Amino acid sequence: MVNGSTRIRILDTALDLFGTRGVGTVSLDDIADAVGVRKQTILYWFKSRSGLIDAVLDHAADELLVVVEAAIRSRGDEPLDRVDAVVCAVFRPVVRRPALLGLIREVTRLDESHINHLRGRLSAVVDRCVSYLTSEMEKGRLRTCDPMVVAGLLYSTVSGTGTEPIVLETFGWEPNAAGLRQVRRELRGFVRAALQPN
Amino acid sequence: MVNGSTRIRILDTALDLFGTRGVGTVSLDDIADAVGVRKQTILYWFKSRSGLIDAVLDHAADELLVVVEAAIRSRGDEPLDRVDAVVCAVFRPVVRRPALLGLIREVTRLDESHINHLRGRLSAVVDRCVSYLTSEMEKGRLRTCDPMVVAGLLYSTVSGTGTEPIVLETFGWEPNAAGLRQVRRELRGFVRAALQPN
DNA sequence: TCACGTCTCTACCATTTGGTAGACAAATCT
DNA sequence: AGATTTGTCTACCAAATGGTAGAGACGTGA
Repeated sequence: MVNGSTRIRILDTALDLFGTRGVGTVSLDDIADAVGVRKQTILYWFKSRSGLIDAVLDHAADELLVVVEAAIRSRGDEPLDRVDAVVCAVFRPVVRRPALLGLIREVTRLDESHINHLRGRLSAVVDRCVSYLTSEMEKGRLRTCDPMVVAGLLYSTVSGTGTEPIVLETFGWEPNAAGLRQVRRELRGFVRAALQPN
Repeated sequence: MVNGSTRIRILDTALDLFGTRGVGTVSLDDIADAVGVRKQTILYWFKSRSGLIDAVLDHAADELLVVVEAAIRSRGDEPLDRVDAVVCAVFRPVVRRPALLGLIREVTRLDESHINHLRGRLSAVVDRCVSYLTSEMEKGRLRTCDPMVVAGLLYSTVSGTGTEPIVLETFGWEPNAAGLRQVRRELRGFVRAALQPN
């Protein structure tokens, strides 16, 4: 009845593969092989490939929302600290689960229906972030700028850092634990400097 | 003999399709249809799909290098202005040829050989950017930080802005000419604030 | 025990994929 | 003119793809 085990293993595996190799280039057979099951088992648990994609997007959104929500609620009144906490929160999956942001980034390649599906799941958090930035800018505690666009820029910066290690390697970055910490440190400094009130 | 016309039409079309829809999800037939030619004609001009990909990466690198080189040479001694010029230069393809940065971003999804191919083409410009940042930081005319990582961050930010319009729409951005100008203005302000010496 | 729902499997199928072989026309060279 | 090279085509092919049909193993409740 509620044997979530197989279903969840499929979701997890699909998330990893979709996120690292791109949704379009991963076949049901690839996923099935990685899970250790037959393709038809996947089609038993999910109506179709498209249905699987939506379910994986949900799965990813869940994982991301938990992390971000926790960071948003984090202690401290100083907005730069708070933004910093969210940046760190979003950066954490970069280390633990690189596929997560990679998958979110894939949304550009998907068709309208999947895009809207994901958008619906993320819009609440996005709205909270934007309105928080707005209010802090009005109080003069963050550099005044267009909060919507800057929220998008923040996302792009963090996401790009996490999802394009290869590009960063081209820039001379060493892809190890120390390098990751270095990247995170610079990322935080970069964001902090960009939002500091003038 | 040197009938570049068909070859170049294939390259251009493939660049657009690869960049917007992702390399893995575009078939030779898709490209052939868009060019108005048969798949076998593509395989006449390019040894294989893989060969086509490399050629398209070269094509993209060429296009990007021209733009960036021009901006790097741009007038003015003030480093913030110079970085600003490069940011604007890289942002221009976002409007004129959205597929260009989209393709560069695809590199994460490709296999080692293609990655190295592209890296080889871009490393010269990257080196120049990094060493320029380094020298200006040493002179105290830019905020002191790790130049390699920050160069990567700059790239991620600009690239993300250009290649993830859908994400920015989620953040409430309007995808029209005025919206684009607004994004570019905020982007420049963001980068400027992040690099200002303290 | 028997019926039923759950879960994974084997066996197919139509379509699409990257790629080969070679025909054919036009241009170019000798 | 005859031979050769260049460029595009039609005709295939083997492999992989998403998906359907249905068999069989397993447990659970009546």
